[in-house]
Amino acid sequence: MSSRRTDPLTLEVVDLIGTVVTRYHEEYEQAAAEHSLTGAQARVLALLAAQPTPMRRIAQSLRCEPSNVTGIVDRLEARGLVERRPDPADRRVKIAAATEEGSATARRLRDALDFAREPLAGLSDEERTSLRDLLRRMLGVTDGA
Amino acid sequence: MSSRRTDPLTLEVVDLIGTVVTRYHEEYEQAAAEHSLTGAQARVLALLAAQPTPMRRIAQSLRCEPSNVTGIVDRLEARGLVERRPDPADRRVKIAAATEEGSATARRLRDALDFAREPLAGLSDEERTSLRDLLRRMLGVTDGA
DNA sequence: TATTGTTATACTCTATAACTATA
DNA sequence: TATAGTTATAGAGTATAACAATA
Repeated sequence: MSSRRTDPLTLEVVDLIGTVVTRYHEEYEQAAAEHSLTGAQARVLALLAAQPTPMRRIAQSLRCEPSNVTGIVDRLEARGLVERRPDPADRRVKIAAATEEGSATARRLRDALDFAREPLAGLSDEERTSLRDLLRRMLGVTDGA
Repeated sequence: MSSRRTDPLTLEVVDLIGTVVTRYHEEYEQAAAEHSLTGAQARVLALLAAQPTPMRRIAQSLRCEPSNVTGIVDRLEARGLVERRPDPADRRVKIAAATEEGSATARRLRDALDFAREPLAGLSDEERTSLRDLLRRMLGVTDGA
């Protein structure tokens, strides 16, 4: 209920953040599409390239129902980018992992995204530090380490 | 190819922006769901509450094919949140507009979002000004006016 | 009994192509 | 002929519920 919510400065910052969000998403989807991947497929592939993951945990990471992951991994597996492995410790569990080709695709995807995020290069080190600190505070990040 | 792309500071800022994007989207979808709206429906409703809009221009705003807008507006219309009006100047055109109930829903939705974006309130005026200027530069906004 | 992954089902969003009514 | 909106179709993501295998 703070009156601050409607002051022009806050509104402009909110608007700018909205622009960042929109642009980020468009560039992500576009980069994925260039590899014939949907956004969801690209997210799962990136996750698996970082670390083989049980189906259940993929769903948690995506914040969706486990039943959806079956189809997404099916489609990645059909293209040879991902494979399902048994978990020796629990035979109910299937661990999805990126193949070598999948890892390579994930790497190219990440490079494309880094390039897409390049606008940061227009800021000096000091400005990037300021931006980092402001975003941290905005997000309530305590700097952990 | 700038070496800057991979320096730790830039990587952290990119990561923080990713967190902002994720959180923003989750909160938007959640706020929409609380009004039994999908994200796409909420975006269209917000657009129409601001201004009645021809179907074609809705598609441009959403960056999707015009054929998709038909269904989204159909569903909003079925719930009495939106109506189609003829354009007196061109009988091919249909102008979608929020009903009174639709406008009220859009207002509640926006209030919920403003609340969700409240983390900005933790920053002082000066900090918000810094954030605004940094985001503007990052986005290449020239401040127009 | 509880959990993991899957299947079956239904809904929404998405793009493409073909259609209609206007212009 | 070109344009606005729609319809038809198909693919993908999503949630829910029910199921088999395993714990």
